[in-house]
Amino acid sequence: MPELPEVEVVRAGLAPALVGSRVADVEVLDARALTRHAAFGPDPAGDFAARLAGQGILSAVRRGKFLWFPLSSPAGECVVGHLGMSGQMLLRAPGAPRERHERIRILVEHPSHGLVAWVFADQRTFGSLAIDPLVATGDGAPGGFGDDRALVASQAAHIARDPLDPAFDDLALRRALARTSSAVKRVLLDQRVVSGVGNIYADEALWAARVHPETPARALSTRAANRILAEVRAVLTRALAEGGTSFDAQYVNVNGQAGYFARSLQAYGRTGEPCPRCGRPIRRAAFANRSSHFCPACQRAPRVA
DNA sequence: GGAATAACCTGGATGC
DNA sequence: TGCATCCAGGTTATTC
Repeated sequence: MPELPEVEVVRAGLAPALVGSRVADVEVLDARALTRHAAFGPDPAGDFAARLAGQGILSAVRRGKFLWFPLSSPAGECVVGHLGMSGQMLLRAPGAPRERHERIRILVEHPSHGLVAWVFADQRTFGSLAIDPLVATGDGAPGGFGDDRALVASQAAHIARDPLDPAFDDLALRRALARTSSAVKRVLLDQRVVSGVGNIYADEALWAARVHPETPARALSTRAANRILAEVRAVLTRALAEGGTSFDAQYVNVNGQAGYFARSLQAYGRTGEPCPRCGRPIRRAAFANRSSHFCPACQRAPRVA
């Protein structure tokens, strides 16, 4: 499932082909891939294509799991996208066969690479694209990774910066942890507090920090909170270096290739296998409509009050 | 207002 | 073999 490392791999892969290019054609094959654009009237597909036609693409930017591509229009708009659970952004040759779950195909012309097909494919249709206005960031820092301007897609403006962003506010995270009795994992998954972290890397960071996912956030010491943040950064950095985590065909880079970090996971998806640290079996537990994976020995459950 | 939960969705795995 | 059910989980709307 695409989290920060996977989305960054996609952004970095798209940038050379898209930045500096101009949109030559837009095909919307499934309007469900435009749910984020649905506010633009009764024909979101037609509106999306019309607004995008002829636009230049200025940069490829990411904050957390959101991607956006500022356009040359004087209106200050961008194409904003979220991959959801199974979205893919692929680069293909013009006229290449349709991908199995292809939803949108945007043909761009790049001054060096010529015509390139930018394909949005998505099995579960939780992902979406939209034309979106750019708005000023609240702190004056660059809106995301890939663009120095203090602008952010409006649909991504409500989420916090991600932990790899130089402008990430460590103190704000510690304060957020200190003011809620919610489980620490729930806070890590709250994109308004810290963006880019999903179920996989939350489990991995908490395992590395030896903190049980159900620990009430406000019960954490400052030292433990700092350790969790350090481990979040470490696991995201390692995963990024290995091209992200691929369990199946749901996550691939822009060329359709899988990442390697699944081999480096210590807890996530390893139910029943020995903990790499102590040898006790990794346990899986239901958590907020999904699962947590942890070592019951290394990560002690919080005491019930 | 904060916190928890349901809904959205497809396809692979599993059980009968 | 075929059908039903479960599961994966990011975001957002709804409910408490």
